[in-house]
Amino acid sequence: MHSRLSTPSSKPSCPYSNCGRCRLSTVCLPLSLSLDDIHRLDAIVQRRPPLQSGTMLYRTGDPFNAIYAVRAGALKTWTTDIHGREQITGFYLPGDIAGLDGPANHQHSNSAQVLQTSSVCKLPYHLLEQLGSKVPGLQRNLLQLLSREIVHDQQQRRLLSRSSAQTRVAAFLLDMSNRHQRHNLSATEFTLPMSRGDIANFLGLTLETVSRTFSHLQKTGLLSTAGKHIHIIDLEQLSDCAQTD
Amino acid sequence: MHSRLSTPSSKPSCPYSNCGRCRLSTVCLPLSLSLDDIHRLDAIVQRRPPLQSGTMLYRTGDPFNAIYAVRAGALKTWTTDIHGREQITGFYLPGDIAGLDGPANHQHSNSAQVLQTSSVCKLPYHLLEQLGSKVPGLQRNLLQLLSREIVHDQQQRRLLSRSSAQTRVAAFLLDMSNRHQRHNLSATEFTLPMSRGDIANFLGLTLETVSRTFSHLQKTGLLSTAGKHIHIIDLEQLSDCAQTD
DNA sequence: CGCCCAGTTGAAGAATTTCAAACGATGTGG
DNA sequence: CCACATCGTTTGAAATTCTTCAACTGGGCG
Repeated sequence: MHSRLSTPSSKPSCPYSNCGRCRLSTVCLPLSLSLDDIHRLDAIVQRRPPLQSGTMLYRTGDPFNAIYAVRAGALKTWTTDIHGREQITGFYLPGDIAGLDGPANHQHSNSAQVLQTSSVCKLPYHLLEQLGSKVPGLQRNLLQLLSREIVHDQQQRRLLSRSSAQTRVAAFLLDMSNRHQRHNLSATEFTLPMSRGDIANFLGLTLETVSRTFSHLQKTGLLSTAGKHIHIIDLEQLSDCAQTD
Repeated sequence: MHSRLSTPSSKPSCPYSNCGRCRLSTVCLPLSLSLDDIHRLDAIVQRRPPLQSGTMLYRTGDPFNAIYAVRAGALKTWTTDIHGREQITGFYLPGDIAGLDGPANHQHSNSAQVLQTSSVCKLPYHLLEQLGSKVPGLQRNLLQLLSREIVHDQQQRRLLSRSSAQTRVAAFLLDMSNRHQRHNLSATEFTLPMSRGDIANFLGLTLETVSRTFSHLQKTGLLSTAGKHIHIIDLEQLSDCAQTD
């Protein structure tokens, strides 16, 4: 819609800041690299004009070329089964890196779509691999990144496996809260980038159940919602909810 | 209990065959490495006498030192929540590699236990990382390995998220079948290394529901079971089950 | 103004869990 | 050798939770 964010074809190397100056560098790939190494990483990062909601970053089956770091905005990723049903596998907020399913088979098993106007850094994977051989710290960060995704997926699996609708929704909201807090944003007040349907799909529930659960959490005074805007009133009790059952 | 884990100070390099001769080399880390590189990998692999059922490989919170490749037998891994409830995160058969949750935080988030008498190769992670810098193919395989774990976890999540008990059990059995077939073993007749309770926990169901589902699959003639021994009578129909709903 | 979409709410239905009992194989002690 | 306890598993019936189907609401936009 608005193209006010698109930059003219000026200096190509550094139109949207760089890794060294990015305030996400403490949670993203540059983590604990030397300034010198960050510059080398910087050189292979492709920064782009902001993408608008709905833009596809990649689709299931696409050849795998790059992973994507979110600078601002939000993405969702999903897989599609043989009947065409979609299963959302993750939401990616600033500092997160999407596309780590790619190296498995040299192609994406997920599709990735922009949920809100977003800035995304594209990291060509073969260059990352090459650089990783020369910069041990980067190699380590890459492996750590993948491993964290594994651990996160396992936590998610626990959630889907043995907990009630209320527990799932509470845990989901807490996860969102934590990820906002990570960027020095309010832990108790934020706007969800995804629809109720997306949340339901992600949590393995129906849209209606999610809606009812939101309502119930409001009635009991833990929460206050206005559409996608969330205000967590009692963070501690919500935290209890997320662990009960 | 048993301190059989300590290796005798005999020839340390090659007591139980080696990667080059291991028939799992086509699915394990050596995949598509040169003979020379396989030897270098070989040099850091610690092979051990078979471990008996119940042996713990590592526990949640243990410092992360190594990943473990299964040569023979089976492992299970699980996480424990703050209430002490366990959630099984995976079963590892020959050719699988456990412990990839470790790099995330330099400690294991899972515990790993031997389900049947098993042979396991211990791969010290810091040596793997070092070798990875020198052997690009190994680095690539490592990253691919982690990525595959991510994709597999995502498939698992789909299963837990939006499918009936019957679908979950059918998909579980098919997964087991495929993994047996991978090693040129029978796809239709095998012995499960884990209990019904373990299956239930893994699939996010109760023990009773799993048992009932097994019974139902038998009544409808897709399956024949005797305790842990499974005979898949109609693989195709079972495959349909795993995708229906 | 009225349509459309995302979200909410209600009531009936279906599936799984829970509680309970019983089974069969295995192992132990009298 | 048999009685008995134990463990993993199976089966039954009631209770609970979530889904399904359906109607309704309210804001945004042509």
